[in-house]
Amino acid sequence: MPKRYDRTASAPTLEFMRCKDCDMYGLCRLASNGEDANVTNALVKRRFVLRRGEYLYRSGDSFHEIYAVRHGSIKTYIYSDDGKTQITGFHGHGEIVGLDALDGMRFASEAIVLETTNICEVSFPHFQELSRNIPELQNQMLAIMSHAILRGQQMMLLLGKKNATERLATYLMSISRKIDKNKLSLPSYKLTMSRRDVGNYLGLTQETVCRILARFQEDGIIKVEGKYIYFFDIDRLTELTSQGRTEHVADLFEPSPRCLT
Amino acid sequence: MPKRYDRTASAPTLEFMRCKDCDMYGLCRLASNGEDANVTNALVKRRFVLRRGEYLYRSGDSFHEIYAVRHGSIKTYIYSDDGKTQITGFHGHGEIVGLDALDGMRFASEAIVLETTNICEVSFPHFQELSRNIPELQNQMLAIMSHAILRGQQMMLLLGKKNATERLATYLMSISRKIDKNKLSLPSYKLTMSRRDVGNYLGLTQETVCRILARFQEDGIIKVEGKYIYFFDIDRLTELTSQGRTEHVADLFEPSPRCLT
DNA sequence: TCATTTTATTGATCCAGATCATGATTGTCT
DNA sequence: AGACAATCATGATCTGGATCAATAAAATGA
Repeated sequence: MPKRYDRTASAPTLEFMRCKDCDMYGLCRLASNGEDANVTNALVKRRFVLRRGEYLYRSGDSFHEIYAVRHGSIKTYIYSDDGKTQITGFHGHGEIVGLDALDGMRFASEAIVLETTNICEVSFPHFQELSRNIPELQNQMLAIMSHAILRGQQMMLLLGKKNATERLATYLMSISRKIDKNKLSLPSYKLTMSRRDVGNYLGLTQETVCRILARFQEDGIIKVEGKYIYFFDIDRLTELTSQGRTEHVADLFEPSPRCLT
Repeated sequence: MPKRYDRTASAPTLEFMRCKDCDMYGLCRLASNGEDANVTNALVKRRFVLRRGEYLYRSGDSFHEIYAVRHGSIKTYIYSDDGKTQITGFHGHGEIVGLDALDGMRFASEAIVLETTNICEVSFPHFQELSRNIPELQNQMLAIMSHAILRGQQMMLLLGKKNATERLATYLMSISRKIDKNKLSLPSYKLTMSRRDVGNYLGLTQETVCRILARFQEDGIIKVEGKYIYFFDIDRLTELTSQGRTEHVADLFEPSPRCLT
């Protein structure tokens, strides 16, 4: 049974507090004006906890806050007219969600929590107020939004041009990069989402996801143990993200060399 | 033979000057502070013309300006590691391009002109300067970028969950909506891009695009005459954008009714 | 603990759309 | 105008991944 979250929930006991890894760190630091952004925080006025299955926001909710995942994971998705669902992202430690609501001031997507998750909340009016005195804050925000646009473009490439193997490899590599970034000691990762959700995100079925994960394991690239993935051969995985076989070309008005200037 | 554009090119003879239809109009009006944004323009300091096959920007170019298409059309695209191309958008009258460069201050995509095209140029430093005195300018920009993120999400849905018919229908409907918005008298449209490019954009081959356009014509929904499309039955086209057949569900933790709050 | 539901896995079959192939148009250049 | 190249159209065939099916393994809950 789905529940709205209770914003008065008790304070989280945090295992991870590495604000420096967070995509919002730039904003937090600017807002706190050099003071320690880890403890006193001028930008983030509130943090709260959600449990598996609870919504962070729903489609149509009016927009007041931007969120960052402090610890845990969530998924975001949209609906088509006929009720089909497209997962638009999985978001873990340090990732920002809610940026799609700034146009129209209503959430177009939904965000649901995949495990017990700590959220940092930034009031948008408060952000605007701070921006007046700290112009650089605005630039940071534009950069963050631009980055989200780039992510969308990369997903278009994945969904439009890559085959099933390349899609899975690309997704696993993005996970691997997060592990590196967050300096988790073990090259392993717990998939908090189902195979079906991975498939939905990548434009595949759950069966195809299973089969390809099994094949990667056979080939000694990863080890799959239920929800856990162990990364064995990152180099081979990298190769698989794009095979350089089929050239899905567009009309470029130029058969010949690229740059003349 | 590809050429860089010559920014000293002669001034355009404009057929369309309806700034009010432009996505940048909100910015222009705010910047000009109530004065007629159509003639004197505080935000757009320069306009120029490009011809078919010329680049507006290329991947890796350093970012200084944002652009709006005043008249004409361009396409934007990115490359994968192995040289595959994904067209990320076709942009006509009133549409803004270049927003993906704000993260990293370099263009990640390329923009190439499909026909003789007038471009409005906004210097980003100039925009920043104006924003200091006009905070609302920043909100407008955030809304514009948020809208671009939404577009990306819709494309993920199209590429991840829609079949070929639905993709074409969706694309034709987006064209139809532009015609309405720009109040072009005839329900017709000139496709300035090739079938191959349409296919590339929609994750299909040129053959599939041809066949489905032919089928739409047989069914009396449109008429295809070379580069021109005539819209006959918008209602039927709308139905075809999503058929409501296959439910590509994600795991939602809830088989039952939606909202409890 | 065991019963029930959800999720994962693996095999067999099918089909939408890719690929291959061949002309017909259309556009461009001299 | 005529020649050449690019683009469009349409038929024949092939195939990657979907669909269907049937357990197995986990998670959930009483």
